[in-house]
Amino acid sequence: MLFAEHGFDAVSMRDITALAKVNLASVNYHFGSKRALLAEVVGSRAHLLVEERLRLLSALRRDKNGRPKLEDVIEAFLRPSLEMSRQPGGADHMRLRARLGVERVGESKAQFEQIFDASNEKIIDALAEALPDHPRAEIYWGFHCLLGIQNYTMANSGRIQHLSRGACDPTDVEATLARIVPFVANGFRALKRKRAAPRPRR
Amino acid sequence: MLFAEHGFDAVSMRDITALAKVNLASVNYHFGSKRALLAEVVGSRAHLLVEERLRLLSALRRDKNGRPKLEDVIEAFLRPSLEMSRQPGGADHMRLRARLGVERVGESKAQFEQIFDASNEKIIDALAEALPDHPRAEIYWGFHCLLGIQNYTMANSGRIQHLSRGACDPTDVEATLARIVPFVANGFRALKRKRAAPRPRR
DNA sequence: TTCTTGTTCAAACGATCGTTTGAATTTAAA
DNA sequence: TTTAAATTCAAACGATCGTTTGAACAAGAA
Repeated sequence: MLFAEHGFDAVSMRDITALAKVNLASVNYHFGSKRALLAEVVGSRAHLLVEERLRLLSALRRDKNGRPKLEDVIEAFLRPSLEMSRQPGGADHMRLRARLGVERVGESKAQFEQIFDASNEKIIDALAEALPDHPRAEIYWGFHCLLGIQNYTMANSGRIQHLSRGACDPTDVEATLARIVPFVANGFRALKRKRAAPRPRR
Repeated sequence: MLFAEHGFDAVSMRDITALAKVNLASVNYHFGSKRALLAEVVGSRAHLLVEERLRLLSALRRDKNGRPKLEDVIEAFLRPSLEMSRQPGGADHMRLRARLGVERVGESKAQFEQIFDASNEKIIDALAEALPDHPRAEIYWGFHCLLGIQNYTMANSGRIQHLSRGACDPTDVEATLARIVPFVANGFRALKRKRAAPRPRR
């Protein structure tokens, strides 16, 4: 998909219509504008992804104290994102989301990001349950790191493939999950109870 | 800086010249093209950043086995990136890099990424020294995670500020380093010796 | 001082852009 | 079957784009 490859602004309606063999005016008739086309393209898949996340979340196993396992929470968050690459057009959707992910939240993006707000909060809640000794603020930091890893993985820029000469391939869903999940889980554990942590402020 | 805010293609030369109060034709005269202007803007700072990284790397303390401390290596990588926000225009540069970071490696980007190739390899070498029991392939995975976190942090999209209602601020350099460095270090340790790790392939 | 080189500038070029227009065609409803 | 609504289409609109042009000005060299 062209938006994913080149970014919204670099791709013209004529590029799109030529590739899709549809008429320029028809696209405008049906979607109203280029911007609305993007919202449709992105929004429909995002809703599906959120549903799958919430499904995995509600199916989490709990220990006798009612706590989910940290690794399971992280996987519930990541797996729907990564597995999207297995659907038709899914890899492109992921890359488009990665582009949007590094943009500043603004009017054009607010609608899109809101799709994830509620489910993100639920993931953070589950993380907090799995890490009862961690203050909420630390959970947010860990989540920031998790978002960064997810976003970069979805972008699939080719960077780490290049650096590792192919030894490391983020498009391999299972291999990627097998690395990121423990990485992030252990990362979260490093954040625990840092009440005495120095916080110099400039 | 407009490129950072809106992306290369969404920003016109007229936007730039209006903001900078320079003449449109003069910019073309001096830089040759819009694309070359971008390369100049990005490249000069990137070289400075690489130099600082290499300086920190060569100054790493070593234990009696000659090994650097993992946390120190990670900080040597991250600090120059994050501290750039303290320089004039630095925050914009970071955000522009984050945009470029999620783009596919291609002609327009190859020149830029090569600036980091050699220093990235040196960081990975230092990581491998700090983690002598880890196979190189696992180090690359960890580095992928580190790149993702760096890129997202530089993007400063406002996402985690929004989710955490301000409790988590990636523009606070010291607070961010104090979280990311231990997070990543512990994440790397979770990857150790996974020779028996299942690697199902689709 | 004159000549050469470098720089700035307003205007223009040729191209592309998202969107609109109105006719023609297709589909749905009565 | 006729009418109404929906859809498609080629052409065009008004705007913007990166780049170029050539004159004017400034700076450097002889």
